[in-house]
Amino acid sequence: MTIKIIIADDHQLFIDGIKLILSKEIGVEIIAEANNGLELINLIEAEKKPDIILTDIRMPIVDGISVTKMLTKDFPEIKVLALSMFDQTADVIEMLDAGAKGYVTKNVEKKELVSAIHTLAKGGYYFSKNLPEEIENWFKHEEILSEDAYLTKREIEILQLLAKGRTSLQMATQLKLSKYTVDTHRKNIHKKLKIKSNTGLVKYALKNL
Amino acid sequence: MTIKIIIADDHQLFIDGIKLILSKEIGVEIIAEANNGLELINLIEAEKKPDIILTDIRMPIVDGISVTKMLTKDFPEIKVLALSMFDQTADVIEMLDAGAKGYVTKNVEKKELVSAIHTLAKGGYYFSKNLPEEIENWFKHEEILSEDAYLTKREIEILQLLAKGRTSLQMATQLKLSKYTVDTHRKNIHKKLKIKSNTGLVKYALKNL
DNA sequence: TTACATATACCTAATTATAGGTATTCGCAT
DNA sequence: ATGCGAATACCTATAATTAGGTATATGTAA
Repeated sequence: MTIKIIIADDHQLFIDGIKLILSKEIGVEIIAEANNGLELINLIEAEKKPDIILTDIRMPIVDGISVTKMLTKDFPEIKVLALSMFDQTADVIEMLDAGAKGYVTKNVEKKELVSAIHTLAKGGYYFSKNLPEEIENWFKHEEILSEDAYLTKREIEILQLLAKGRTSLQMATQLKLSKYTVDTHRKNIHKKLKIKSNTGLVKYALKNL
Repeated sequence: MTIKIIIADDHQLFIDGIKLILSKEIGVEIIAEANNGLELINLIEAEKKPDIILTDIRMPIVDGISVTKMLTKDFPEIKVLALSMFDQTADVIEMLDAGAKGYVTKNVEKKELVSAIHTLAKGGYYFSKNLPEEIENWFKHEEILSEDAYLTKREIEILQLLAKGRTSLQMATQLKLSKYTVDTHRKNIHKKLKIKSNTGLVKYALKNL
């Protein structure tokens, strides 16, 4: 079956380039295009349901991140493949958090783009080579989280206070708990995240909470 | 003297709004406008030197952050006032790091906008009320740095290892120093940065090294 | 050359974190 | 109702950090 695609980018030139690249490819079909996030939302709501959305991260009116958040909430069956410039690591991570299933840089070659599209269509993730370290870490972290390591409310609370520099005793006082209890939570966090030191926990908290 | 301003935003509607707001204000003059970062750069290089640039953070082609970095390097006398949506804390911090002298949210009222412009023109900083905590921290930190606190090579080395989770003893072994020496360096870092806890040092290191 | 910053090293004491246990209560779901 | 996760609490022991000192050698700038 043909994979239906919608492209969204505020540079028409780029859309045209992608269309040219994919026009000769069998098995994929571009069913619509949008020049900003709002147009993209309108397209989807107008029953133009694609299998995959290829979208720029930074777009006028509504950006790619906001659109992705909305789509993964309302239409989780549609996969989002983010397009990014080189130096937008922070944005890419936001896109991943928003629910994007992969990203490719804008200077992507035909072979890689087609490969990414097919991977996503099959339910997989795809990321451009030469991942910045931060994105690798994001991915590893997601794996850990999805496996077995998610923290309870109390544990998250403790971790947040920890990252603010509170000692066990201070946390205990603030939360009206025994220091022993706080320490138990800390030990459980250590086990779940496989992080042994306070230092590591602070870094984890800053990245993930 | 009249304060010369250039506005940059990819939403013409917003530019028009600001122009309307400032048109009746004496002492300020909008000398040009741009719809993206590239246009803004071209304007400046075409000798259209403003006192203040009012710019959106997210713009097509070249974003506000990149423009600000360039400007603070080549034209440090031009002050950048960033415009942000509500939920772009990360972007705002990037703008501040890039050299912006203040920011206001896009729903700013006339009185506040004019106040911000005058403050920047006089060489000050201006930040919208209801600052997210992170931005307050950024600001406090900049004050500390600009005052007196800079670290020696050895101290930076120690701080970096600390942020990697090394204990004093491990650092001592690695650097072929006595644990006592490492602890002395740590104490000096504490004093210089006015940070007492390991937790705080890790956060400092992640932000600044 | 005198003064100052840097880097080094040592001592002691108090506080905090790490790590190994065990155990009880509560609420929710099978 | 039984079992299980979550939250609570306690005990012990070791490791690490924090904080207060003092002190020496070295190179550099006033």
